[in-house]
Amino acid sequence: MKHPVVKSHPTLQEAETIISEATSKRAFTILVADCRVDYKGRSSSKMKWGERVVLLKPDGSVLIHRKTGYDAANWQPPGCYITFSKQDGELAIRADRRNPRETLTITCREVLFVSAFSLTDEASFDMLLAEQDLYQVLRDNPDMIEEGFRISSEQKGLGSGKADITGYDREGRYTVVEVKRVPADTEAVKQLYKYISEMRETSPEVRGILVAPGMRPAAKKLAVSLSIEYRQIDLKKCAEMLSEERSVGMERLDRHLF
Amino acid sequence: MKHPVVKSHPTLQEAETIISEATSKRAFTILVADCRVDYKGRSSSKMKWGERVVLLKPDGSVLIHRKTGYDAANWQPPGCYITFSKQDGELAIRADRRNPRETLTITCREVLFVSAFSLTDEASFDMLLAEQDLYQVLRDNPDMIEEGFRISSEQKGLGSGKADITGYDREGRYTVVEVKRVPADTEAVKQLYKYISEMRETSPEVRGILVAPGMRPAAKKLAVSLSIEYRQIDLKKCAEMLSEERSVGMERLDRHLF
DNA sequence: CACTACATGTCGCCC
DNA sequence: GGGCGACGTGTAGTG
Repeated sequence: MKHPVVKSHPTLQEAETIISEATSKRAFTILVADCRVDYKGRSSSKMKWGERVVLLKPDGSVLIHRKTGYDAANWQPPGCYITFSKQDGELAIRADRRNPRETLTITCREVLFVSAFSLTDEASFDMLLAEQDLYQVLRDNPDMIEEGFRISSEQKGLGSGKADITGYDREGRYTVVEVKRVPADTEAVKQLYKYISEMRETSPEVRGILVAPGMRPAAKKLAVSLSIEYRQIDLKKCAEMLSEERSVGMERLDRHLF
Repeated sequence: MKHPVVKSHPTLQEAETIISEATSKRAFTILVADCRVDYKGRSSSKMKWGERVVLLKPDGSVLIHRKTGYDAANWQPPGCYITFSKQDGELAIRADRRNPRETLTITCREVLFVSAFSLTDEASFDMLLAEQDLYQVLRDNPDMIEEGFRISSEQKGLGSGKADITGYDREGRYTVVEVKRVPADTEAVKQLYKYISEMRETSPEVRGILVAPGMRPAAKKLAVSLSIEYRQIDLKKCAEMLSEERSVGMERLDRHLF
């Protein structure tokens, strides 16, 4: 945390100085303020006076959090343009975005607390078990799709959208595989059906297999009626295989490098 | 802002005391800390050491924000159970959720700043131009759907899902109306098509009208091929009509009350 | 609990 | 920039 500034109960003038300097220096600013908020854009919203926590990030994103709730009450995504104005004993912070053109205005009548600083954080964010990771597991273990399965492509673009995996079963029949990391719902079934029905125009014997950790009852029924097959996968096992593969890969890399 | 506590560079012991007290008193806590984060649940993620901003809300939601980005790097939604532990010079904050069972662990090796307080904020959040609002405008001005249109139902449950609006056109033909507050995409067309195709089994002459501020090119094409009609609405005009209606309503209410 | 649809969804990818 | 799908999507309403 470099160049920290921390001030409780600043005057509006002090607050403006701190925030505008912090913003121009691309610092991270936390504000606790009695404010009202107006948003106009794709939708529009208003909040009367109340105490909220405002985050102004170096990338130009703005978040206004109330005392409860997972999501910000109002916000502006990264890249927006921030300006300040002061009048009638009120400090207004305005965040503008174009495309879509939207405006967020935070009007403060009292700043309870303000802090600004640079965060040191270069760590990577390592996510496991994204849909991408499942592809990798299946690529290295195509038998998990079906005994004797051969993968021929991944993310193959079709008429519209793309099939997760395509390949051939033991008997050489062309097969489209749709992978889900959450229990499959009817949407997943329909999505896969769209691909195989487009494909059946050229080759009628196409199979469709849904690979997922589970299946919602409604999806199961629909799948049966559309002749779409289902293969359950064990996410925990996938995670183990992945971390094994990756650590082996790392070891290899280590041996190579050192 | 009641009972504010603000402390820069607390020891881990001090930080734990402040945070655990704040949590038990259902205060809002802001933490800036050098921490690592582990998440395990539907997916799993890891972040190595770095400085982040952590929000612990009175309702049990947790947000970990990095220096950039609109969304939190890791989080836990409201209602989770928060516990603390300290060992080896590290303070661990753990947020557990059931259904799905998920765990978020924030391990701090240095707390750069901690603040806890109660926020006073009872203001309502007034949003205009939600889809609900458009229903109201159309209900009061059915001609905006089509000259001579009569609405018979809103949110009518069909086989699966529900139609936004159903009614009869000037010629008395049954019509399903799908309302969108954003430019309609292919999903919207398909959604409406699902309703009218279910309906056509009983009455074949059903019309489908998509009411939206615009239409994506792909959606337009699909709509034409499925004989789904489109009526553009002017959001700005809707907003004006709404605020007029509502302020008139308020005036009536005022006259009634005072 | 499952299904459905909304959201200022946001984000990333590819064309 | 549009189209499309993933997201730890979250959230609310309904049966």
